[in-house]
Amino acid sequence: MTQQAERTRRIPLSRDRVLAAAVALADEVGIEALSMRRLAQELGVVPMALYKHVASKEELLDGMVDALVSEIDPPVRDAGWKNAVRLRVLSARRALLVHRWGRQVLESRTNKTPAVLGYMDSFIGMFLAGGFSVDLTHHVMHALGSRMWGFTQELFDDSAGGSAEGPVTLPPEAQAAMSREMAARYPNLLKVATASAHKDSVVGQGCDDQFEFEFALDLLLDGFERLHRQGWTSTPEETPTPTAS
Amino acid sequence: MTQQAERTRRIPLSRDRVLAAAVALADEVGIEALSMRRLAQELGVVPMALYKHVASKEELLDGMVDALVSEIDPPVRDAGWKNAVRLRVLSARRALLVHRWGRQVLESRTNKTPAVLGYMDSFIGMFLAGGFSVDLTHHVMHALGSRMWGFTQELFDDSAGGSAEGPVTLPPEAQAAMSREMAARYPNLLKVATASAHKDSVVGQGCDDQFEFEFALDLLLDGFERLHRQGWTSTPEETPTPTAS
DNA sequence: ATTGACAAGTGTACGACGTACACCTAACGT
DNA sequence: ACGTTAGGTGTACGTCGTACACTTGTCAAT
Repeated sequence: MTQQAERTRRIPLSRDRVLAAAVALADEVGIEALSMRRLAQELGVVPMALYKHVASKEELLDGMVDALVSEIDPPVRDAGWKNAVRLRVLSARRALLVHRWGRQVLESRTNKTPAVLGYMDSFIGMFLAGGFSVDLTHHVMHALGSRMWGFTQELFDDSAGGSAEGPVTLPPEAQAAMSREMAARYPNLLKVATASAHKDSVVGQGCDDQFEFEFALDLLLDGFERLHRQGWTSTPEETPTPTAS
Repeated sequence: MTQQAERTRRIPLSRDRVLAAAVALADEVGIEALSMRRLAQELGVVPMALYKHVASKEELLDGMVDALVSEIDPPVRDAGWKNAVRLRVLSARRALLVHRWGRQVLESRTNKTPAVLGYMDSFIGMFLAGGFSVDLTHHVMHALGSRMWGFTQELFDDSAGGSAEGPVTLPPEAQAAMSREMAARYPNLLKVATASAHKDSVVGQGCDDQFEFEFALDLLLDGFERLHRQGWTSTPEETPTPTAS
């Protein structure tokens, strides 16, 4: 009976269970609060037990990235390169919006896991299948950069408003004073910040991140299309002069 | 005499001296090896002494970013928005190539310091001065993203070759086997990786990062120019359909 | 049934890290 | 001469990743 009871309440750990728990925990409490100790606790186990299933925290993070990548849809078939790329990037973005730690972790990873390489390979494949030259594909992949994962460096995180200043909220007069400060010191920043604030279709705060993302993505894709159509082969006017200094 | 001697060999610390030392140390040993303890040691001082000049490590990093930003050239006057933006971005990039920790630290910072805000403000100013609408400027800034700082997410860090595998170097047969593995599993990736390897103008390894950066930058700038010329006002065909799901 | 190998989980411990807090000390305005 | 105070010290706490030696629980071969 003790055996039975213990067996029911303690399913043995496994790499997959550890990774799943890590993903869930990071989703819930954020990546900066994900420690081996905390994760072990969540699994009802002593910290060192995890090391029987993952070699190190680095490997844990790699595994989490793999889990994330596996949630990205495969390329849509017979949709044309542009649509295929577009849909895939947006699928990746959806995965990243669910797992908000993804951006940071993806950025930090330097060792590419097979899953990551596989994604990149198949991504490249979309361009080649679309008739892009190997060279143009190469450049185009660089131009996409992290956008291929569905994210970009967020420039206007929460800034430019000055609402949440840590745990303490400033008194209203201080806020007003700060706004005046800002207006005086950063007039241009203020212009674009306030302009984007009172758009109609905006739900939450400053600006519609999804719109901005798709705007830039489409701008790039259109550029790619133009280069491709004119049969790109490193024409002089497209080649930037490599600045020596 | 003791006073004199001590005075000469111990110039009192100051915020600027701390920041300068931090920058120098990070340049030398890398950002991940920059700890308050190590920095204090470098300055011949006990760790806690630093906290008399810097509130926390976070603030130290902010200060380092400020130092970095101050190395970026101011906008060139009367050169047209496109050239002004281009030159400024490349100037930022040069600063980041000197301080290789810049990318990571800039990415991690969520609190924008006055220097950072100032840079952004003046950056925005270049577009507005070029006749861009506030709206278009806003989108364009998002599209640039981290490229405004002169960097992009590096996708092909060292990968795709499999040369340096940590401290241990693999025996040649193992490397060959791995290459064959790669070729079978990631044919597309291999194609673009090898193609970029035997370009003539390439100096170091896989591909010319500077070229790739400028390629993508110019692609974006050309896109901006086109939108600007046709008097962008959110025309329907440019507006991406916001995917609900 | 006994053994003994092996995988899974435990416990203790170490050396980093950031930093709170109390203390000392030397320079300076009064 | 004296109190204030800015700059530097020392000790200590809690957190982190993880090395290493250990118990335990399970199953195959005897």
